Amino acid sequence: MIDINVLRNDPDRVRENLKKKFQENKLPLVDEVIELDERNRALKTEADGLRQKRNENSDKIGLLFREGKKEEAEVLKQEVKNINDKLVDMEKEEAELGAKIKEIMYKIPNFIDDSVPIGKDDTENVEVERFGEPKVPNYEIPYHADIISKLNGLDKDSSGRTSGNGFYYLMGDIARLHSAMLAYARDFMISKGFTYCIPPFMIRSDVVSGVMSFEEMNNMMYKIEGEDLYLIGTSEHSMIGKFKGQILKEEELPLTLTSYSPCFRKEVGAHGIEERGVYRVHQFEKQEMIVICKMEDSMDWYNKMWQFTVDFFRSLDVPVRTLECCSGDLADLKVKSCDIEAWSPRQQKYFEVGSCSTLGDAQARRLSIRAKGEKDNYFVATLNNTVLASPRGLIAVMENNYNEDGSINIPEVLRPYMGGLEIIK
RNA sequence: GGAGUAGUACUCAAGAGGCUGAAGAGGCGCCCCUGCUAAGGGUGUAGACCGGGAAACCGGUGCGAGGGUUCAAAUCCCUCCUACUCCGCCA
Repeated sequence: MIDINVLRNDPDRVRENLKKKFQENKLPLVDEVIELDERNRALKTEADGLRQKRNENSDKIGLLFREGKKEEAEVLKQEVKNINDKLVDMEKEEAELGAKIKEIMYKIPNFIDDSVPIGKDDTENVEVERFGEPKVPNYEIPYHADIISKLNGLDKDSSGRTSGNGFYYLMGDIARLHSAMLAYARDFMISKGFTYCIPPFMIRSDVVSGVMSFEEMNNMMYKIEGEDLYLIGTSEHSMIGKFKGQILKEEELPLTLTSYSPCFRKEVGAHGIEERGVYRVHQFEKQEMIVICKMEDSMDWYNKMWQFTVDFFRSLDVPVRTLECCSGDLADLKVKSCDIEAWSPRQQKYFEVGSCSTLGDAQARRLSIRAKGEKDNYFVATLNNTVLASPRGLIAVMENNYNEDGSINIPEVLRPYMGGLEIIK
């Protein structure tokens, strides 16, 4: 959500941004919301005048009663009643206008950073940089589910019976490796100065609608029957929701948090659930990082954050690259975003394992997250990034550490979390 | 899950239909004092959001959230949320 003052003073900037994002269909919304806003303000001025009159008269009535001038008071009472009758319709219209304006403001995308490459959709995302040499061994690497199954690490028959498609039982050393990676990811971020946090895994609907769009909510979130609760799709939801409606102390900024949670996603929509394997599933686990800082510091933090994830995967010997999200593929709330992709020696291409975004102050505006400034309170910047999402990260580690005989070398940094085990076979 | 109590500004807290946008205190600013222990005294100031205004300032909303009663609600009524105490149940 952008500042409505920009629409009032510089609507061309909004139009230009819409064009950059290939959302010409939303151009009429600009004039529409400007007009609604003008009407709303005029109406507010008029209604405020009436409310002032009502307040004044009510005060007078009180005084008159104390003086025992009942008849005069009755006259005024009638007058206030008339004002209230008028206000009923006006207040109804005020509420309607306010709701309409809000609805449109939610649809108008955040301003993208000047550095964001212009492009229509994900086919025009831009590779920024590669880290590590993408190696292809001279032997074939099997599909990840086959690797895990051979090592007795996966039981999808059972999960199919208990929970249906899109779930899994991870077993034995593979399950342990998965947990080891998450524990290592946690400690990795703690060593970078982030505060570890285990958040609620369910959140209320008002928090959900604060952190995502209505469509996202329908396509992603599982609702608990008979309760106003949703399973989180990522801990970002509870971590940003944590600060909803809060005024933070300036000296506390930046807030740097790393959170663990299981993540639940319906995955309704374009891709759906993969039949085999554990790449796209209804349930996974994730170590996340979020930063809340001043707007002027947000780009620095953005650049630090994706670098953390790159360093994390490099410490596991996984080659990665950063892929910058082009203007048309960038979600409406985001200022700038890149995916961290891991190398798949099997597919001989990179695949997404994480995503780093700065939302500027858009999310903070939506959720009313402010900091107490010298003069005025101001909206803060919010950023989020994946440290590790697994089993997806597990796939990357397995493929890149796969031996011809079907065994997997455990990266050195994970061995302390595996009881010293060096190889899974 | 049952029963009771409570929720007021950054924090603590008074208020129990009109004179309360809210006393008082902490805090914060300034000044003074200082051989009694991270102390004392004086004085000033603020407070969230929206609209108008160059500004001073003016107006509206706002006392956990949402409704209702009333000319008028922090104050009365209803629903919900949260915290605490007791009971029950249970990792």
